[in-house]
Amino acid sequence: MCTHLLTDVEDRIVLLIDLDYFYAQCEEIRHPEFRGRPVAVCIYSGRTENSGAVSTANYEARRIGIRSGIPIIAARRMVTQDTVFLKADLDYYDAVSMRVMSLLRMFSQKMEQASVDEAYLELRGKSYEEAEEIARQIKELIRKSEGLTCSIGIGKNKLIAKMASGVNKPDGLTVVRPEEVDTFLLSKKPGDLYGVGKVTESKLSEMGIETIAQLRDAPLSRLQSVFGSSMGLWLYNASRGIDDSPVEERKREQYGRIVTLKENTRDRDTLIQEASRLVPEVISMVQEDRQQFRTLSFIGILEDLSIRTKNRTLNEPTDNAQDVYAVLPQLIDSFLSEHTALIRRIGIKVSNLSEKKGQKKLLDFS
DNA sequence: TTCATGACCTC
DNA sequence: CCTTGTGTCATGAA
Repeated sequence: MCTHLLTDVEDRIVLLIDLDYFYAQCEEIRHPEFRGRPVAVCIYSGRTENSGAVSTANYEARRIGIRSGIPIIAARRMVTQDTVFLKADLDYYDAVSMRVMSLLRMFSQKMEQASVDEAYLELRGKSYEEAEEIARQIKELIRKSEGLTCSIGIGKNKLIAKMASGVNKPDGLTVVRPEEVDTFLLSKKPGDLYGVGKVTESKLSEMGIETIAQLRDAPLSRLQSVFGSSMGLWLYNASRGIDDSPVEERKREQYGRIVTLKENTRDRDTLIQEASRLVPEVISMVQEDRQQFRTLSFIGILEDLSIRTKNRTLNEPTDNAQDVYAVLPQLIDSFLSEHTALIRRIGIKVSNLSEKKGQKKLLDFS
């Protein structure tokens, strides 16, 4: 049963606004001299000179094979003379993002920021023509105020809006009206469904499902027995263009930070020292948001890149670093006793959040 | 409820 | 050969 059908699904229109090649576009704005040249924004791990990955590439860079996620060293082999490699400046991109998001809020009270460069807007009581006009205004406003281009998808739900936004990139605007959903989806492959990744796609392929039409032919019961009840139902619905998930601002449920170690190790003192450096960064984010947490996790990424975790849930919520420093060595010790491989990256994460009562509030009759 | 793992996301 | 970083959701076991 659907739990959130308080709304008339028929009359909503969803827009997905996606800022194009966001990090790289931000860099083009403060460095206009880079426009027209391949730009790769990178996250350096600090292991060796060129270790790390490309975070975002502009279209010129993509044209020569430099894409998100590839190792910097691999990208270096593809360069043309005018290619630019930049270190990601996340604070700067965050600041730009926040300004854009506040612009978007002017167009609807119902908004969901999906990531640093994406947001859903829900419109009600509007035609698709009117929605398209609003999308044009949004594009113009973002271009005028920040100099950024974006791609917008419009559809009857988040799934369709998101997939529509990908059709005309960059600087695109794509409307998929309800009567066009079937044609639109049938022109796609299962792997194009937002939420179907490599693993699911190849599992489907093994089942002989290579098209959306074939996915529709699969009985719900079969999908659920293979993919689990939730994912199975989701696939069943998504292949039909059905997605009831609401557009709503969601609260953060965890705060974490991960780093790559200078070299693979399982030396206890090194791990404690490196993990401890992350504590203040995570704690300050938590405190800024006036949150408390009960669960602390130590994350280790082993040399084979597999991810392992150790958690501890406290009896009482806390927001202070001392409690973390007290538990961290225990988590690390049990981690080391359970895993024998060398560790490549480590992180910490806090979750099980609750709001900390603000002292400013003198009266609370809730 | 807690813990551990895995899939997915996208820059 | 090389593979950053952050967060959400789901599942299965204890």
